[in-house]
Amino acid sequence: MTGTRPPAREGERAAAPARDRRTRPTYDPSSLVEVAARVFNERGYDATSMEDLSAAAGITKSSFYHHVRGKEALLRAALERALDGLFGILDEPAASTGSPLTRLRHIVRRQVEVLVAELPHVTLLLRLRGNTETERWALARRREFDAAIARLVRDASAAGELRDGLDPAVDARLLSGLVNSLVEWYRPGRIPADALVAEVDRMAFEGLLAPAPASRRRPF
Amino acid sequence: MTGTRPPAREGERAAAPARDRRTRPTYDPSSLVEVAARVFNERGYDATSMEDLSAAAGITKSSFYHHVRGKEALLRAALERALDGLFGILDEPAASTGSPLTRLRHIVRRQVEVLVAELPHVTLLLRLRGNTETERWALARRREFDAAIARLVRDASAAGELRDGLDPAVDARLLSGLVNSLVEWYRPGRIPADALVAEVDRMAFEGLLAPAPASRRRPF
DNA sequence: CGGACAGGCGAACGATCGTTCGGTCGGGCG
DNA sequence: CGCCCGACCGAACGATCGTTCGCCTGTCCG
Repeated sequence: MTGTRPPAREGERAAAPARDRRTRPTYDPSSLVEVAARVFNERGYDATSMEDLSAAAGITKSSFYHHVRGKEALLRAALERALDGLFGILDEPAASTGSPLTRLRHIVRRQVEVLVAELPHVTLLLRLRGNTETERWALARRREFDAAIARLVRDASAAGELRDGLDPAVDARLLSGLVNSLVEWYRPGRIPADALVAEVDRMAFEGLLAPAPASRRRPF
Repeated sequence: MTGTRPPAREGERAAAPARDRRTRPTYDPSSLVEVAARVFNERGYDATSMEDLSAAAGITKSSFYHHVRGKEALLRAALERALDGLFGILDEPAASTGSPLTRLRHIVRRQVEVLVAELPHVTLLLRLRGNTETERWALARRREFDAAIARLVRDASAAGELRDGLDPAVDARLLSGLVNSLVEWYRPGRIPADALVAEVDRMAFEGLLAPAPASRRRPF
């Protein structure tokens, strides 16, 4: 990284737990994973140095290694959290009961909720390039999840529950792409999660268009 | 990059123009930008070394510098190509004539076509993190483009051409996200571009659902 | 009171990064 | 023919990377 760093938002270092002499900060591993995931997303994994991470945690680089195995271990922990959240959806009863469309719609809505709840970790998962063994492992698991959704789209299409499409496989990709694109702009607090779920569901299954293109909604 | 490199697809180096002593390879700048964009997308910009790039071009690292100013200059050239393609859409006559919905729909369809035509360059644009001045410049231009689309969605919504939605701004984000997600999976040759355009348009504006939720499409 | 120990630090390690430099080679032109 | 110049290369530069090491300090427990 020869490039100039971004403005380095104010108080980034102070974001760590209050460094009071009295109370041991006692960095628990999961909170460091959270910090790491946030910085990874800001700069990108490869462009993030251990110096960046330790500074965000409020300690020096060498101190940071007392709590953490290494850079890749942090990445793996964050990715596991994201994948556990996503695969947890498939284990819910509503994911395997009812018509394919009912199940698909439930999974999509829950996927949005998990994305919002685990935003930094899922964001990390969706930006992997597969440069290390850890990344390739996570990408493989993610492909499994996408395949489950693609299977459901195919079944719903075969059951006539979806609009006649050119290719259910393409529809599945578009559906996953639509949901996953949330991580590029959604930030917690701006929009309630349930409103976001409703909006995504509506766009995916009903589209943006007003119902009656020629005549008005309530004719006469 | 401590991580092990991905399998390094066969014949990556041989992808360069035939290194015949007789005919000077005469690397023109634009073809090197193309090669660089491809490798940047495979490994990620920060994880890509100049060694990677020069090897993909079929020459050594030091030779590579005879044709190229540096790593960031390659990035900028690729991003300019992507941005020129996208902003070119807004200059087309059909982008500013007709109802907001008509214009929006034309732009979306053209955006898919540009994405397909300039896939590596647009992919690069959509993955920027803003670590260097060049990246921040490109991100700012990209935000301009997205804002133009958001404006059109708002106008179409105000004109009653879109389904009553909760928030046109959210719809605009979802629409852009749906279109941009193409770069994550689409590869040329698998699906004709016009079929892809039709599928994206249909999903965005009409949704996945079969027209009549309760009764069948052709009753009786 | 003292020893153990976890938390934190500065300095340094080998590796790799982007970039530069000096030099070789060979075909085209005067 | 002889010169020139663009293409190309090996070697090395300083910087930064992830990681390790030795040491200091304060706290808690016996």
